[in-house]
Amino acid sequence: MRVTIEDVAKKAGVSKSTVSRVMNQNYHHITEEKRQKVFQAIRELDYRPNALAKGLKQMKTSTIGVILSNLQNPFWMKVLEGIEDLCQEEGYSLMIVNSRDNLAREEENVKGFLMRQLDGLIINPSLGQNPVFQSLEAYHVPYVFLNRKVQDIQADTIVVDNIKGVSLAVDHLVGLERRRIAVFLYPPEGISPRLERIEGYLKALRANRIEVREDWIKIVTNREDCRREMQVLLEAQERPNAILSTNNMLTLDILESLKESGYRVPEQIGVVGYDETEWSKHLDPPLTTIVQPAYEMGKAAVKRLIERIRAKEQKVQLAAETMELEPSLIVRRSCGGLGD
Amino acid sequence: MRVTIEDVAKKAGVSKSTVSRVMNQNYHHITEEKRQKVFQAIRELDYRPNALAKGLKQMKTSTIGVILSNLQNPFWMKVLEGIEDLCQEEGYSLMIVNSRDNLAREEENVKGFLMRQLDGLIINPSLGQNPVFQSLEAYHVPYVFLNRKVQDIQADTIVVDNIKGVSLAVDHLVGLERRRIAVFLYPPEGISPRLERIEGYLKALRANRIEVREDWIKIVTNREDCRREMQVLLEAQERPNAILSTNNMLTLDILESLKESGYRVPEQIGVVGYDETEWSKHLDPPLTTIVQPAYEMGKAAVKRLIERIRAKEQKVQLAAETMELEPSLIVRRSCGGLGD
DNA sequence: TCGATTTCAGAAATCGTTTTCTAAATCGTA
DNA sequence: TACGATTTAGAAAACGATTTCTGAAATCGA
Repeated sequence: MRVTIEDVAKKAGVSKSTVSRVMNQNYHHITEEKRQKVFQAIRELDYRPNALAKGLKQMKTSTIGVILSNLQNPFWMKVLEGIEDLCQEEGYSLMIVNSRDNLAREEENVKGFLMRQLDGLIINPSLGQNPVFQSLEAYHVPYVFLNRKVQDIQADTIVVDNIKGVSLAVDHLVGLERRRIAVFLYPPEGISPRLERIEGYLKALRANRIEVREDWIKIVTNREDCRREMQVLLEAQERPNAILSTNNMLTLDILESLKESGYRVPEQIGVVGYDETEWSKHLDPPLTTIVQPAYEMGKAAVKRLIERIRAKEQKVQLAAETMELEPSLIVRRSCGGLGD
Repeated sequence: MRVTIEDVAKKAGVSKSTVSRVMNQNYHHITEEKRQKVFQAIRELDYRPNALAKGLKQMKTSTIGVILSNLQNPFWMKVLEGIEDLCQEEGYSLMIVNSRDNLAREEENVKGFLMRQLDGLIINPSLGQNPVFQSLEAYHVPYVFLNRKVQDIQADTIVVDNIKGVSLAVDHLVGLERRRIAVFLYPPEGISPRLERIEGYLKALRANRIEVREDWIKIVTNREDCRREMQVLLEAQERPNAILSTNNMLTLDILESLKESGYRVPEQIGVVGYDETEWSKHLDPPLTTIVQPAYEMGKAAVKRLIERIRAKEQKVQLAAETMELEPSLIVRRSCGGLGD
């Protein structure tokens, strides 16, 4: 039934040690004859070493854990692809879990990974902090934060320049003579990209000498909310001529709300989205959007994590680093102005 | 640094056995006094048992492996959510991997899971067969196939009734006097849902006494292909007045191709999609679509897998079963006819 | 009070690997 | 021929938990 190294050893007429050495290409002092016998036995029995036993002995599982805060969002699927590709290349397996922006679940996930002796963790934190992250330090397990910064913890963090992202969008709108820009966002709640995007909005307005209107900063939590706020916005005497969305899911709600109110995009109001998705170009009208290098983020996280794993193996200290990637803008028709 | 059961035992002044018994709430014959001491030590040392050691000894990892063929597709994210929810409830952890419709990767994934001694596997097979699936039987590891049927292997399989799905769509179109229905699909390549959807199309046409036109069955592999085939279709003398898509990604390409050709949906041509997504309702026009119970599929797979794991533990035989879930139709505006 | 039973808890074996230790066999050289 | 050095490969000790075995102490019944 379950084949162990002992079965192979018996079949090949050698000791367990010899089989192990052959398995791990530790051919140091092993005669060709025995080696062949072992190979033969392995093949005949379809032997696969038990990863638990191996990991237990070697104190190394060759597995990286990934905690994502929202698997539903296609943005993360692209990040994941980057993570997968580099891990595969480097011989690491992946264990992926979904915290769904829930602190308790996130804590469970971290603890589960610690117990499993994973070699390293990539975490997209659900909030700006979580007490369980302290354990990571205590356990000396290498880890990298992704996309969101965590307060009070000195750790490697891969992020995208959100200030820059938003300012690309604002500058684009201003260039099209759309200076009356409202912004929609989810409640910041200490989540760094949200905070930075609103900060970027304020900065970019200032840079363009546009006066900030508090009532054009709309914090919404769900579709209903979005719809309501949109009505308030559109029924005022002074209306914006552009809306900046700060999240790809939110963008869909914004477009729907506008459609319901009978507003035409981009003729009456322009819209800029955040994140490029499969469907961005299929929306009506095709969406101008700020794109974050998702795939590269995934790769960068793995790259840094592996550096850290190596450093730990070789007992060298590594200073915590924040790596900032560059966003860009894809111009389509949702802000008008372009001939396209 | 790394805290083991021995450290806890020492600190509490008891034996490893006692600590283990307390950890596993095996209070059978343990005095309150020692129990408290152990608890105290565990708390002070922030002890977490090593899952590898535990798994090795117990021959059980409390982990289920999931092999998905395409993580990019949002359909699978919903399936995954169902899987996650039930696993969480039942105390299983998840290990998720992405085979990307690649046989070699799929084989690697299966082998990796076997080595890790996972308690059970949920597999969305990339093709109709893969030799590595034989190993599953040999290793006596419980597993369930999801969404796609596998030939030559008697195994539990969770699917959706594709014949029914397509016929819902065809009947809907016929009800709106759209009897000239073309269908687009990816190359079947022995993948059961694709085969069944085309079969369902033929059946539904027959049931409605519509003659099948071979040149209205379009097999495409990518966006370019789709565009090309669409042109051929629209430049013919006899044109369809409805298009049935058999995949959610394909639907986007179809809509784009139609838009490019200047065709208006639904006035000139109706479109039915497959799978409900975040964006279906935001497309232009909002999409009428066949919806598969994704979340329920995930739950059903876990439910059956756990039955099988239990059966193995209790050494009872279980006959392979195919469970078929029911699709339904969401009617929006992409086929016209509705007042909405 | 004595032997039998029950209650408690530690010692030791086990899971399947890797790795260190040890020893036999072979070889080269004096 | 003898002896140390080098190959070669098995025996045994980890890794960190669980679980079986074992034995001492406490309790019970007569």
